[in-house]
Amino acid sequence: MTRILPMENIKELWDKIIDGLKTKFTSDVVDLWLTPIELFHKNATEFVLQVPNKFFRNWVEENCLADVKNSLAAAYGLPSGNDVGVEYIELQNVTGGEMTGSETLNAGGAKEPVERVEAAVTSIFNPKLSFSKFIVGKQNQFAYSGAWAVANDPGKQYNPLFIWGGVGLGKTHLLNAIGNRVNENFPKVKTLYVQTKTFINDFIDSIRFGTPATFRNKYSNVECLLIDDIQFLVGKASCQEEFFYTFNAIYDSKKQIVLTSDKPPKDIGGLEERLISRFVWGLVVPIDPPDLETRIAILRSKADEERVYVPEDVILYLASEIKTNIRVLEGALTKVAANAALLGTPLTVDTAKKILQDIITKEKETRPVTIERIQKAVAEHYSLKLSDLKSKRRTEMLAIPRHIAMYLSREMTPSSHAAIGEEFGGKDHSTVIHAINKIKAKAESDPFFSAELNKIVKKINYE
DNA sequence: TTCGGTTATCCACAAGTGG
DNA sequence: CCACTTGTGGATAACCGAA
Repeated sequence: MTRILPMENIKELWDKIIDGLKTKFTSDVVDLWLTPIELFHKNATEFVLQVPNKFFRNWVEENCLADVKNSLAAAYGLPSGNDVGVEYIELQNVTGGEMTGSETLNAGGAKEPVERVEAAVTSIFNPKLSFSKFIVGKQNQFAYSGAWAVANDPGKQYNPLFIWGGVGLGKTHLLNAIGNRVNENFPKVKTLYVQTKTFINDFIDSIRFGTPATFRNKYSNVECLLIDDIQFLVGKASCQEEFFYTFNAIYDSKKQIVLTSDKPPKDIGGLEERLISRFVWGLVVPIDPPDLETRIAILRSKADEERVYVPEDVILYLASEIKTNIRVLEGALTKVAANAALLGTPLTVDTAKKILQDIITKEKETRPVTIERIQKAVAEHYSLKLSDLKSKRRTEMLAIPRHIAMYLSREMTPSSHAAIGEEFGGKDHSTVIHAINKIKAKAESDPFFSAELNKIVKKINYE
């Protein structure tokens, strides 16, 4: 019986195989076709290659399958490459039909199907947010793979899994996909999905009603905790303390934790060092905004799902106009399609243009102003670096813009003084108050300064 | 460079707020 | 009631201009 290699080793093995192939192909080719692929172990003589789509599979089969098999045979002491079996998982079905990935992978050697006893599941997940509905591109490939691995082997490989990226890029989708998958694979595992805000409220309630036991029972006994938007813990010391406790309880009992945030761990200011260091124990994966091809794929999939026909040029137009937020992208498609159906007019780029205008302006209006955006605008206005605003230096050149940014953060966002101070390199809340008073007084007495402030506000709102 | 005034910052503490 | 928020006064050291 050959032992299945642990994850790290099989990864290393794949890296080695890739290295070996660098003598045969240029490094560009290797980067393009081979690095996105992951190798899994099925059993003693069979392996699974997880490829982004069928093109990768074809390429491997045509160009280097024999080499891969030989290397695997050598690594596992088999007589020849012919003794090695290789299967594929295609993460994305590029022909546009239904996805196959999630059905085929039971390959990581995960588990036998468990009979469905009454599942002690605490969260119900949105069935629409499954892995098969998640469009994989190279910007979210790592996040997808990480989530996939976790969902099939919770608590083992990547713990905690930390997914970060901007708004509307699919973090919540992945959390739900993990939840769905875990519920499906391991019905007995207690999974819990919570927003960080819910966690905070629960904690405060538990203090108010004097029921810490109930609180800890809810959280510490979870076997797969999926917690969304962890950045909301910033500036809430006792909540962090409690989360630290919860985290350790779950982690120590080898249960899975998955976190999401809008920033990578090290950039979340105002979070205790010990929390951050724990977040990076496992796997930290980014989700970047999708590129054009991926956006097109997303729109096609959405059109399929909604069973509407959308002409290629309209899809291309939408995909090239809306770049950063997948939710908005899908919303635009739905709206355009619904509008055309309602009016009985054909779906054209022109009608799409008209409707999109609406969405874009609305998006701008409703887009919340963040401290970060204010900082960026102020920094740009005074030709400073973002780090200058957060530094400890106090020269007038830095201090005044810093005060302005603090003042505007107070005016334009609902943040508390403490939270603002945190965003400026961990300043004290009274420092923020001081800054606000300073700027207020100056703005009242100096109309030129006041005009300058208005200019900056415009800049913030415009961008 | 040094020196004294200014002030950005942190800290301790108190009072207010909300669920 | 407790955590969070806001506000106040004081200490300190970084800054700044003048000598």
